[in-house]
Amino acid sequence: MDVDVNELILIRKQKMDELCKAGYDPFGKRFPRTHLAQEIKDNFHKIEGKKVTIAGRIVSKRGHGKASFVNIKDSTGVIQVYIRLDDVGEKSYELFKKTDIGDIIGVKGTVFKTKVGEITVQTQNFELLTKSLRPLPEKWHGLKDVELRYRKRYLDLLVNDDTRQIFILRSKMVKAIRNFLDERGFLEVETPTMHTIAGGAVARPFITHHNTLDIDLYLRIALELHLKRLLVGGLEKVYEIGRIFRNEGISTRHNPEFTMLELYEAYADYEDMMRLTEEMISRVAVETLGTEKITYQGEQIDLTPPWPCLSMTEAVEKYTGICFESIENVQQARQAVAEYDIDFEVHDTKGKILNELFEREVEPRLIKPTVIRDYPIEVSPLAKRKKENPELTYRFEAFIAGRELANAFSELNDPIEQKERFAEQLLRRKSGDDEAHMMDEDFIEALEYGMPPAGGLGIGIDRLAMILTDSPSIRDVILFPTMRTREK
RNA sequence: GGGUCAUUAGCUCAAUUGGCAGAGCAGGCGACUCUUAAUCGUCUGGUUGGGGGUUCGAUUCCCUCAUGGCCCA
Repeated sequence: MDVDVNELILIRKQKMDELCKAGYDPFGKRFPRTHLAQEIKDNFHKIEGKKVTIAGRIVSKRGHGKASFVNIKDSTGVIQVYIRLDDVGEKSYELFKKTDIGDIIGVKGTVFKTKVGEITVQTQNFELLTKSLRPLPEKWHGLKDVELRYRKRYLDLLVNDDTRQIFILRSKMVKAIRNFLDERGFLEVETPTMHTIAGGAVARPFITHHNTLDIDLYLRIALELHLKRLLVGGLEKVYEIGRIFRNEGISTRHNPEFTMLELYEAYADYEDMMRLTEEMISRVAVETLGTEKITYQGEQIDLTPPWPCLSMTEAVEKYTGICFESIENVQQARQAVAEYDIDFEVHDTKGKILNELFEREVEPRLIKPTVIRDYPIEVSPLAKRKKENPELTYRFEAFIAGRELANAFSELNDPIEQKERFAEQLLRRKSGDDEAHMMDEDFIEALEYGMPPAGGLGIGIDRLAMILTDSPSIRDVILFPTMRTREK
């Protein structure tokens, strides 16, 4: 490893060895604090002249011979520490001079304000709590290299405050969602991440193997089918916020593992889910950002409900002029979309073509929060068929900033029809559509016991985090995004 | 998977037409008891992502591989 011969690391290791020889522990112990950096700043008038105990990482040093200033950083921010030889004695001051930027120290001292007005802790005594053996990224420019920021997120968090803010906000956002659902009587549950059948969505799964059982298992691609089994079991309002795995490409919008919220409410339908979605998103925005009016990548977006709602055919007609309601079969559909460069496959149907055209021509233009309802049945194998039009389902998706954020439907609870739908999907699979749904007999059996009519909703947590933090890439809201391994 | 741009010191970045690889920060040593991107002096730090080619000479031109960003599928 080339880093081991790095001069800067060698010097720090030497310093560590000297500390050990002098009887200090370079990787210290418990250090109870009385204050955090921000508390001292916020309450200065109350604690001026009083003693405090703080700890944090040295982020900058300004030595003046027999006195020094350092800035130390804890979870709340940075505070200045002043240390003088006269105050701490020669031995302690020598130890202090051996500290480096990056070391973690604990300080006991008195709060005061310097001549120029900086709130500062004047040290009575201090302890080295952890020796840092590697140099930190530069204090002024921070860590900019995108690859390093993703691979060594700890450095990114340490040095770039906006990164820290993004993940704090993400955590608040998830908490706000939980509060919102808990208040409404939803029960949070956990279901398996390893499935014997990868269902509930169209996606390629990851496959793994259980040695003792000697069976292949799939990492889940959705939460749906287990949560619906819980509806059968009488848990009438359930949700899960959990990790999903899809064996697909990586892009600014896709990470192989990501987080989904799915919730199910017995005796509700997709229109209830619309209201719930709007309310939840706007409420979460208010709780995390303090406003429903946000900016995403330069676009002003107002999340205040209600959101405009169009059926998919209306939306397609609005943006392309093509009226799918007057189209009767696949041939006509193909003709109608001829001018758009859509790749047809043998198994494509009218509904699939409608959906393709929508995704291509309409979706990117849905910047303001918009609800699109009544999805074709072919692309909605788990949604209830519309009474008024058997080609469509009681399903909607919500779009913000040109991207799908939520997906919901009145759940199909007829076991006989569900089995037929799976069978159709299997046919599609055989004719080459590897995105078609698998047959899940166990799920059908559960439905046969009776699942109450219900509304279900799924929301991509990462996408929501992107929108609320104005992040252009999903990797900006995932602490450790999937990266190729690197030799060296 | 395709296109495209990038990769230079621990970090952030320079380097003319192909002509001795530089700066700031960080670091070492020295000075300095209210500084805050502290200051002053001095010094160190490089397989220019890896490999190959063209050339008297390559950070620079060509090929290839690796990793990453962005766009597309």
